[in-house]
Amino acid sequence: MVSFNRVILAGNLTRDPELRFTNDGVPVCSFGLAVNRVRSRSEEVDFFDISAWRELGETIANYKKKGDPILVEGRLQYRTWEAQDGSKRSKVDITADNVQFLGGRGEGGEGGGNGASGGRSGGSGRRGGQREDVDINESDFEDIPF
Amino acid sequence: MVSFNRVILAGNLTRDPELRFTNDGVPVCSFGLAVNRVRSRSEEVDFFDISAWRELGETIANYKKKGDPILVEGRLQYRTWEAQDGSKRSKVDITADNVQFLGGRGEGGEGGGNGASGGRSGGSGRRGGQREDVDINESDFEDIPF
Amino acid sequence: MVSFNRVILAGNLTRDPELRFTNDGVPVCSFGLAVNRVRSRSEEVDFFDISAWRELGETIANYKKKGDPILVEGRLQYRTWEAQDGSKRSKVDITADNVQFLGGRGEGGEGGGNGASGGRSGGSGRRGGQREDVDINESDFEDIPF
Amino acid sequence: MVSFNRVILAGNLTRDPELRFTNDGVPVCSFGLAVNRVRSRSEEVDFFDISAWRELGETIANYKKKGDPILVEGRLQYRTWEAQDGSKRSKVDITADNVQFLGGRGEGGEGGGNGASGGRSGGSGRRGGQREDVDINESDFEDIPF
DNA sequence: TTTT
DNA sequence: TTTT
Repeated sequence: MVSFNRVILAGNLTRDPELRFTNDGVPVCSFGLAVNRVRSRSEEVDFFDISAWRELGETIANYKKKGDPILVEGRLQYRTWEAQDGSKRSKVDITADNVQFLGGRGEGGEGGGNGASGGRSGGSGRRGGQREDVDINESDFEDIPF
Repeated sequence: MVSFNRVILAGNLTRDPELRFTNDGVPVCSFGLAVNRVRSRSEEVDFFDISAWRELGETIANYKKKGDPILVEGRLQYRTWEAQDGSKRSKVDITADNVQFLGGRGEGGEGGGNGASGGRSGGSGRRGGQREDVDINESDFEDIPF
Repeated sequence: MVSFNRVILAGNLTRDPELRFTNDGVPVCSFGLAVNRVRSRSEEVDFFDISAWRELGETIANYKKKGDPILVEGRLQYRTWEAQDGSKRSKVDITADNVQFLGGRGEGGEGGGNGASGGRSGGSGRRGGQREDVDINESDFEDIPF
Repeated sequence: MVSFNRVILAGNLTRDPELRFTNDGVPVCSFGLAVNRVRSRSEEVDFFDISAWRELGETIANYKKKGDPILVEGRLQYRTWEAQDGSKRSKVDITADNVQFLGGRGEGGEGGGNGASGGRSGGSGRRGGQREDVDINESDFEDIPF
């Protein structure tokens, strides 16, 4: 039973990261990543959905915003759900294990480092993102489950 | 404009690889990969769609079959299409750059090595897979675009 | 300050894994890995030194032996020391974060899975390797520092 | 015979890249990479030697200099040679397959992209590096072979 | 739609 | 010092 699953992506956030919480209070940060294809003709950008949990997620939500460059190491996740019309749907997204802030636009990578740093769940001092301090409940997920 | 996209997966083929040809005669091999999650409770398998082009695709089609273990190195691909009902759909799959045959079930990895070897497009001597020797045309892709 | 360090190797153990303990009793497993070059003329094998700590190291020492195929995910480590003659020396080796047992030679990958499983430090039931149950002290490292 | 060898590193050049040529005129670019350890106490930087061939090597030599941040994808290479005193020596370094320029210090990643772009072997218009336009011969390698 |  |  062989098993290995590793992804490494670098690109730019397509939207401000969104921080939500499970019913148990565990933070989950979601964001989109645009990765430009190199040496490609046809379509030229790939878009992915990324989730980061706990401190790593909080750090991203606290320091990153739409457009920022980021390096993501994680694993591919296959998810299934039932659509509104009862049909089965599935998608592949990425769960981040580790993240590197790439200092774009003259920021020089400050605040960078990786998810181990930061992770304060208090809301002060942050520069971007979009945070919801109230817990979310299951019904929030009904239509757009991920 | 940072840009990096690398995936490495090991798992088992969920179906015999299927070899098709573009109108220009370029071989494309498609197969499914099941990757079991390690240290996981909830759902325990991730399923992915993989494409391999040219010699690499032919080698896989010639030597691999449903259930075989394989190591795939490639890149994530985001694809969009319009569903039957006119709605927009998208998916993420993998384009393989490189493959390692992992000798499972006592086969000892024979025929293994990597995609550079092999690639005969003649159909003799193969052990698995499911090959279509006629070219496919665009209409074949209408309903199941990838 | 960008920083990323990830290595993924698959090959065969060049010797039985050796399990030692730091003075604090932390297990460290060392082994050599031979990775055959694909598509290469000149020299055809690369040899690396790998270390695995704690449960991961114990699992390897308990289940793997010379010749066994293995997949190693880890990071490159640069180390320096002073040689017998006082000259400065350095080397690059790998610290494993994660390991997959690749079932070679008809073993079918049993006992496989990854380092999270296993890790019993008791010596019963093991099949290979070479274990030292006494703690090692600093002087053991004088000549062969890693 | 399983075989896989992949490394991904991000760090900063420790010296200006050096471009040399084999007797056959093939360009080889050598540079050092410093990768800071994250979450580490003891020693805090790893140092590696990287080689990049042909256009990729020329692009690096043409656009990068000491201190610049870079992402390197490649494979580990084990090399052996005989030291001055007749003793056997070996080292592990990296051969780059692909490189991403990480726009540090406000440069914003211009000139970036990857090795496919660029690669002019003419010496005009470059910004850094240190180029030798004369071929090197074997004797140059006698003492410091890599 | 799903592999060991 | 070296594995299949």
